[in-house]
Order: sequence, then structure tokens, then C-alpha cells
Amino acid sequence: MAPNRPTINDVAALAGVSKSLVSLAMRGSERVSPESRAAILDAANTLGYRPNAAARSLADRRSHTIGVVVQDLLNPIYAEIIDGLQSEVRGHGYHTMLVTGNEDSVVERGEIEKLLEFQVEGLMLIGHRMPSGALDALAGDCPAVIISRAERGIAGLDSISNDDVAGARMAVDHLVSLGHRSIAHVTGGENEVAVLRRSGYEESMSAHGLADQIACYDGAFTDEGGYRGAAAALDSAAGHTALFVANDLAAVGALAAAAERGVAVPADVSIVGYDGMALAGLRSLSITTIAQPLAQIGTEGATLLFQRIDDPARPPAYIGVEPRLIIRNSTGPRPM
Amino acid sequence: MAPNRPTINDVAALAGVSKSLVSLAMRGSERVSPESRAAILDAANTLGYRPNAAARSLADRRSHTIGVVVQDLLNPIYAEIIDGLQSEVRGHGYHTMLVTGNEDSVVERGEIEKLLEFQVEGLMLIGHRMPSGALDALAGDCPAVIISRAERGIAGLDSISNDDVAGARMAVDHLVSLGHRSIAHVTGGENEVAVLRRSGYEESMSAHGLADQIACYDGAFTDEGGYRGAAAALDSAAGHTALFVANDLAAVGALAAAAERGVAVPADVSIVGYDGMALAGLRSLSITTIAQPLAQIGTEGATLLFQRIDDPARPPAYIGVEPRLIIRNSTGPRPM
DNA sequence: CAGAAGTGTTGGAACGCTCCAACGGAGCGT
DNA sequence: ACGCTCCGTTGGAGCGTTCCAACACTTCTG
Repeated sequence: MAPNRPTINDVAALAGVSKSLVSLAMRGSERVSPESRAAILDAANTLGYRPNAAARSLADRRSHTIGVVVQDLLNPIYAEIIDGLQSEVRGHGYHTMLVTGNEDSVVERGEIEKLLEFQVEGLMLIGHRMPSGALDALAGDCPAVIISRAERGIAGLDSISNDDVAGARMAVDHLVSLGHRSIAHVTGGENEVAVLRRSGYEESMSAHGLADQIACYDGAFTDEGGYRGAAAALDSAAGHTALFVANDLAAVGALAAAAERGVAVPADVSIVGYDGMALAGLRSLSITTIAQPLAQIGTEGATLLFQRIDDPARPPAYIGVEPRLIIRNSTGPRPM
Repeated sequence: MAPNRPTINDVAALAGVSKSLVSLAMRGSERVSPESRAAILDAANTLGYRPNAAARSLADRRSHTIGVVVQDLLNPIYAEIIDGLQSEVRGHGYHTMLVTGNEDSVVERGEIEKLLEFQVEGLMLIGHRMPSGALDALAGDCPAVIISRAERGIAGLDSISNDDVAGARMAVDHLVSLGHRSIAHVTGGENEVAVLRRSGYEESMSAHGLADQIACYDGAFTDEGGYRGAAAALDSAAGHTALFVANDLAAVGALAAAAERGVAVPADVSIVGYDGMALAGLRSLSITTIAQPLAQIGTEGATLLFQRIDDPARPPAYIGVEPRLIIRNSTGPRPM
């Protein structure tokens, strides 16, 4: 570690110009003569000069940084969203600061606070845990977008998500089209998204005249939760021939519950998941799923944010993206 | 967004004290009278004051931030490492800035540069792509630790990794103890880690007097790569009864290749992966693997970094962590 | 050939904070 | 009463940038 990092003044001295000119040259201004530019770049190079971002952001009062809060890196779908988002952000010449909320709203709150101290120019919350009152306040402090959760009508706050209700309906429709009638739902718990998917399931069942077949089993958005819910469904006397599971991770657990009971998938029971995580497509899983366009959610979320940064006063926007049925090997015709 | 964020001066004015005192109070100094403290906290609160991190880091020349560069968020093992790392870093009162290299050394280089401009006090590289010459230079600029890759003897640079050679040996030993002799290896490509695992495989085969059984099939650290390599192995005339696959993701692909061919696992063929990603433990995969202590790698890596920050001149340290065999349902006795 | 217009360059102020030397007043011992 | 120390407090300098008004030159315009 160099004893003292070179500053713009050191470069100026070595190049024999003023610091102002160095500043201009470093930012590629037009109005620097070729000779000066060359001398400056040279000097910067030999000194190993690197502009101090803190000083810069203090001086021009822009951090060129946006903050991203993700609930839990371990869920692969978030990683896929972030991938899309990062490249978009980079494209706008911004830098991202990524922090995790650790599924704990106190930690999350603290991390957001930190990001604001860093003067991030925008905030993206992916799968947040904030009560909507707090969201309100936050939106007042900093442009923000909520990703993968619809949040309409809060001033200064945009959001983007897929239509979970419609997606759930697609899952049921698919199963019905294969001849299934006794279609159970393994839920994702009490959270907002899980509730939407559940009501899509119920709606679609009713629409198909299968209201009397509606059966929900408690699960969660985890392998374990899916296993539990599916086990209960399969052990029941109802004779379900299909399971719509709240997300892909849980569907993996459901697969296991079936395997353990000697229930063949899809010969005896069909299984549909939700999210479209890349993993569900792995050959040995091959789970039929309702896929969200994850990368697209990331990039469009970023776009939304930049629009708001440009015009903080614009009315709150919401983008709905289309979920899409991907048929793989976990679903098949209803057994005779 | 407030038109103008309140500064320390605004707080000072409202509380009727000097900005210096506010500064002290905000940092919880002992030498502020209770009355002043109360007045200041009050004022800060009503104004919604939030210290400006850029100004702070400029003034005291410490950013209290460390930079983390991860190759690819999509590989779940990195997420697990980061989880451990983050909490350790938070515990030291530091903040992390996480960026991805996108498996592209140019992007990686640029992101690192950005982090250095932000004056990060330390750098952690997880699964980096840098040529070691560049590492050298980097270590001169900023305390750094290399995670999950051994990098010994570069001044100013620490590293932590598991012993890939020993781990690979454990995999082979396990298979041999189950009676297997024709044990093939699906490689992870040409990268450093893959090469180590391969040589562990070869060593152990030789040690067991199975040098003539050594058979490597080209793969990669991906589902697809594992599928390809395993397919080649299974289609060969060699009659392999066991496969040691370079990592867990690839092992998932291998599982699929087996399933497609009607080869039962583990009845006909045993499969061992590497890494210990949580996913491999999911019930429907249940892959025997050589697990790295991922969270531990994260926390100890962070510890290493803080030690170096405290004493930049200390000799380069290397921590080797123990890989561990986890037996699941993808391995069994050699078929008759 | 004077004045205007442009070009490349400059020093100083400002950004919001922390650090430091120095302050006045209270309390102490002599 | 005196100097001392101690304590809470203060203004000013400084951190490394960017911005701005102003500069000295050239070159154009009428």
C-alpha cells in the first residue's frame, strides 16, 4: 500500500499544469489541448493516480451509485434478477452497491440506512420486508423501485413484478388441459406473493367448475416447505393427481416427497412449480413451471429507476411482466 | 426527495451548538454533556439528519468499507461464502460493497478499479480471473485476500481455500472403500481448481494401485459440462461403476445423463460431486459430495483481511480448510 | 486595426465532514 | 487570591474533488 495515495495535485505538479486542468482531462473534456492531455495522462499513469470517489461525490453531489437490497442471496432467482440489473446499471455509467437484508427487517433497515448515508442516487428493493408505511417514508428520501412485488400508488415509488394471480391460473389451466381434476395447491406461506398465487389457483379452479376440488396444503417457499406440503397432499385420501406448488424450490421438495412414497412423476402425479429458476430446468429435475422473465425484471427495474432519477416527480409507475408456462417432464396426462 | 439534505451545520444551528460538537455527539463521544447530547439528537431527529458518508470518508481518510468481487452470483456456492463473509464484516463495523466480475476479466478489472476509487480499505476476491501478475500489483495498492484459491507467497496477499487435491482423494477413497475399481473422472475444464481436483483423483487412483483404471472425460463446472462428460463416460466401453465429477453443479448434469440412459444411481453407477452446495443436499438430488466449509471460508477470509488491514506488512498468510465427505444417496456398493 | 469571439488555462470557493489547538469556566489545592 | 487542571465546547484548517468566474492569448470580423 503506497504510503500516500497520489492526488490530483500531485498529478498537476508533475504535468506542470493546474489541478483544474487535470480534473478536466481526467473526465475527458473536449477543451483540453492534446499536448496537455498527453502530459496529464502520462503523469497520472506514472504516479498510479486514481481519482478519489468520495471527494468527487462530495464535490459534485452525485455518487453515481445505486443501492440494491436483496433479501437473500441464497434464493437463486434473486441472483438471476441481479444479473440483469447489474448490466443495465453499468450501462448507465452507475455503480451498484449490493447488500443483503438477511431476511431480517432490522438488518434490512440498517443496511438501507447505510446506503442512504453513502448518498446512493437510487434504491432497488428485491423481495423486501419493509412495512408499507416505511416504504412511504423511504420513497420521500430517495428514488426507489420495488422489484418482484406490486406496490401501486405510493408517491415516488415504482414497482415491477409478474402477475402472480395470472401465473397461478396458467398453472392450473395447464393441468386441467391434461385432464386433471383433483389438483391440490401447496402454499408458500402467508407472505404477499404466496397469497396471490393461492388466490390465482382458487380462481382458476372455480372457473373450471372445480371449486369443490380446491385443496390447499401448508407449505413455504423452501425445499423443506414443499416437501411438507406435498407429503400431506399425497398422504391424504383425496387422491390428487396433480400438485401446483408455490415456487420452484418447494417443487423440488415436492418431487422428493413423491419419490419417497413411490409415487411416479408425472405418471402418477403431475407437479408444477413457479418462478422459472434456472435450476428447475436442470435435466435431473426438469420441473414444469411458470417462469418469470427474471433477467428482464432486473433490467426493466433498473430502467424504471433511472427514469425516476431523471424526473423524481413523475407519477408512480408499475410494470407488469408476463409469466410464461414452461412444460418439462414433471407434468403429464392424468392417469387412468 | 428533500430539496436539500440537512447537514451537520443545520443540526448545529437548530441545537444551538457548534458543528464540532454535533460531530462528536453523532459518533457517541463521552465528552459531550448529557444536555447537549439530548438537544443534538433531538435536532438531528426532527431534521432527518443523516451523516454524509462521502464527506466523512474524505475527512478521516477511511471508508469503513471493504470490497467484495465475486465471479458469478449464479453459482450457489459463492452466495454461501458471501453469507458468512458479510456477517463477519458487519461485525467489525465495516460495510461491504459487492460487485460481480461476470466471468469476464475486463469487467472484473474495471469493477476492482471502481472499488479502489471508492477507497475500500480491503478487497476480497472470490473465484477471481486475474492473472497473477495483476494480483501482485493489486496487493501493492490495497490489502486483499483471495478466497477459494490458494495463492501463496505474494507479498501483501493472503488466501484461503480448501485442499482440492486432498478432497479429490477423499472422493476416490470413498468409492474404493465401496468396492469400486473402474472410477472415471469428469473434469472441470482447464482452470486452476479443476486441475487440482484432477490431480488428486489421479494420485489417489495410483495410490490404490488403480493407475491403469484412470480415465478422465472432459467436462466443465456446469450442469451441461457434467452432462457431457458423464455421457461420454457412460457410453464408453470401459464399464465404469463410479464417477467422480468435478463439482456439484456438474454432478447434477451427470445424474441426468445416467437417468437418460436408464442407468440407476447408485445401483448401477455411483456419483460423487464436489463443493457441498446446499442444493446438492436437496432430497431429490441427494448427491454424495466433498463439502467445503463454505460459510467458514467466508468468515475466516474476512478475519484474514482484517488482520492484514491492521498490519499491512505482515507476511502473506494462507489458511487451508478441510474438505469433508458427505455421504448421500448417489453412492453405493459396487454392483456385482 | 480596434473590438468581439473563441480557446485553453487558472486560482479560489465550495462540498460536509473530522481533527486539532485553544478557549472560558468550574473546581481544586496552596 | 493565585495558578492548575479538567471539562465541555469552539472555530478554523484540511481532506480531494468539481465548479465557476476570470484570465491571457489567438483568431476572426467589419
